[in-house]
Amino acid sequence: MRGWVDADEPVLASVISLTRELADPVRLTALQLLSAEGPHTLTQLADALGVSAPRLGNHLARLRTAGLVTVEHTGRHAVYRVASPGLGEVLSALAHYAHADLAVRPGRPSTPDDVAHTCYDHAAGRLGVAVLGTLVERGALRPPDGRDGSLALGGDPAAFAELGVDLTTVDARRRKLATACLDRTHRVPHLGGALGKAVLDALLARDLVRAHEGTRELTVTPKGAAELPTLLPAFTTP
Amino acid sequence: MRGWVDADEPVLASVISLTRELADPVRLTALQLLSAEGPHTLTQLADALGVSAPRLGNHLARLRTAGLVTVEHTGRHAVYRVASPGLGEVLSALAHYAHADLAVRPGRPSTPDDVAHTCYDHAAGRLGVAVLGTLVERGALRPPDGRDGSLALGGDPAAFAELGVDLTTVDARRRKLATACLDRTHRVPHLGGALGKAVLDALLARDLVRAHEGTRELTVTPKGAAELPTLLPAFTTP
DNA sequence: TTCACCTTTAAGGGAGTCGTGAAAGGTGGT
DNA sequence: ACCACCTTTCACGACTCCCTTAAAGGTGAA
Repeated sequence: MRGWVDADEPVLASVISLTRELADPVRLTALQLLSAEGPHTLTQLADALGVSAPRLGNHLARLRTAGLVTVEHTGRHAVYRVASPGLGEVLSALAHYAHADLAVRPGRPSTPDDVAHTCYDHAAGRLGVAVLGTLVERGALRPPDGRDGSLALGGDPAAFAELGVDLTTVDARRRKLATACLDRTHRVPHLGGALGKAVLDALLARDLVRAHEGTRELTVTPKGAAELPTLLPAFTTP
Repeated sequence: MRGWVDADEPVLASVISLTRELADPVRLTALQLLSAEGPHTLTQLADALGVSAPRLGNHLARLRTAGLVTVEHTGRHAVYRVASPGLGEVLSALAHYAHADLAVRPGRPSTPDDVAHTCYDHAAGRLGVAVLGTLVERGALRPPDGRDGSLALGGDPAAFAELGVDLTTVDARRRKLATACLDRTHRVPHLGGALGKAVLDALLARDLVRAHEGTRELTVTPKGAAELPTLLPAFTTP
């Protein structure tokens, strides 16, 4: 009987290969962006990540041979996509563990605006992540799968009504209805697009959170502290 | 605004640290065993993995400084444990992705006895993994958390009855009632102990699977192929 | 105390990885 | 045809990681 540590075990070798690909800041962040926000061109990714094109290109070549991303050449652009939608679950499991670990370990405590802040006109931070998580959990939105930056509506829109959002009044003509937006601090997608704005407006109108002039920070009101945990089960305030 | 690739981002740094610790066969398998089957002594682990003690010790030292395992010295033994139960979800997410990836990629097809075989007196392979997965999903068993090798019963025993197991007749005096047993091929725990035997006996009695002399292989009968997918939603036959 | 055992640490060499810089295909527009 | 641009590859130096070997703490039993 072979031992447990055997490079010929297919599943073990596959997991090791996967973790080695994920164990680099550039590759990991590239995959997080592709998985959450959909396809990107090489230069789009390089600009977003803030790294040089050759540096990213080397990493993308690795990811391509590892089978984690696919590339499609159109003209002089190379469009990269995650090869499998299932990668999102791995990435969120890693981010979730890391986040819980940071809260426990005496490392760095979460920054103040970690709780909630605005990202353009929608909510980011733990609040924004909890919004998307709850809507997906409740079946109101389909989870991001890396095929597209826009999120599709799910079968059960009840969760929107509970958040105070009337879907019929959301104007989706001038911008996408719902987009996944990778949260910079949590490394997990939050809700953007017209729906993201509508949800934040509803939370502000019900005085659950409050915005402040000149800053992107959002503070949770006492009313919000009482109601948000039941409204957004994923929004736990440790 | 800092770029996305920034080693000062706490969550990014934490994920990278985690993936680097997981990106080694010895460390990964050690964590899988500790997470699924509970605490182990260093030599227990070294024997199970088939590696030398110093080799494992160096890796455990890394895992300790990374905060992934804890050690408790009792006498001349060092008992290692996973530091956080949440690690199991990361490990199963990785194994799940790797398994699905192997099925798609033209790598190696799953070995025949990958479907189902016996591990001592209980079922292993995809069948055994699906049994534990379904029982945990249904609330009949609590998921393994690395604190102990034995599994605790959950609140809803209905799933046992559906599998044809009468809990009152399971003899848990001579051995542990339920244990998590890391599946060698799938790298995910399956159900062992007296309950594992009882479930396999029930499946055999109902002629859903069939055992064969002289081999550990289990074959799914036509009746099993019809009923098992509804009985065990996780047991998909690709 | 002495011995056997378990555990941990450390040094050294070999292998692998990463970033930079330069340069080479290709494509579309002028 | 020429140029600007996007993409990809490659080589080199610096760095990290990993296994082996050896040896050093500590503990419990005789």
